[in-house]
Amino acid sequence: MSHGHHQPYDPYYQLPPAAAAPGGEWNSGINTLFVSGLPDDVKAREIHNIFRRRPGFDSCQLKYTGRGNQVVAFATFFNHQSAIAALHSLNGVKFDPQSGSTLHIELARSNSRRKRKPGSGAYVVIDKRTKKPSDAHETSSDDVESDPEEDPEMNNVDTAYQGDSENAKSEAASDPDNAAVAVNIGERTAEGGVRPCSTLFIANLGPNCTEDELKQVLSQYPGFHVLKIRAKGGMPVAFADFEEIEQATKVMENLQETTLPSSDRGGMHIEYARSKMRKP
DNA sequence: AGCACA
Repeated sequence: MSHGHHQPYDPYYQLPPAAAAPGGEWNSGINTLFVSGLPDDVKAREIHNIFRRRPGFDSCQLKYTGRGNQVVAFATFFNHQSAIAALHSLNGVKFDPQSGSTLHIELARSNSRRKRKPGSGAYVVIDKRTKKPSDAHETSSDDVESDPEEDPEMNNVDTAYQGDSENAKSEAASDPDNAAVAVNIGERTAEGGVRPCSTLFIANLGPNCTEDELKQVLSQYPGFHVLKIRAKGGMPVAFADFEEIEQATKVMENLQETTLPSSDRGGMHIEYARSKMRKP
């Protein structure tokens, strides 16, 4: 921390975007996602199946808010960047082709207070609805948390509804634009190696990506040091080294799944490298 | 999914 982010002698250096980063989530240790846009007959198991394959996934919970039949969910990850990656790849995904309902995912306002009980279920149902005799069986699919601390998200639900009532109210039935979204729920956005490292591994670059192009992008971020591109089996991969793990983490968050001009495929897949780049 | 350089 003695050197801050002083500009090195880098011909590609442009400007420090620390306060004006694209997507600017400079804010968080939030590792929980808030999910709305769910059909009212969604099951906790379905939520779990959406998130369970995401790297860094911890647990999720389905919540009947008590506002009409609206149901929301929270998905908790082991770290912020995993949550971000899952958010980017699942937000806007069509959840039910029949009804046209589309997932709306945002960072939760606060982390889920529920601590993962190892061995206990990976998902949970919280029912705040006033019981009706007709649909009393919905919440019994698995483990129901009886912990009185289970419910910090009610804040989140309330604020989400206040701040974005149109979003949270009933987009499943009322938004005609939902029909345009057609993304495969089974896709994945890897962060893979979960252990933090100040070197990043960057894949899914596309065959025409050049070292210069990628360096232009990376050198906008504080702490960027060295980039190396290496072709393996025709597909280039890159290693980008930063001064600090935190700086690498922010770059991963900001550039995850973003698509370079040279790309002929999806966005970049960025993970922590398995080992730090050797000293220059 | 695909992780090298010493």
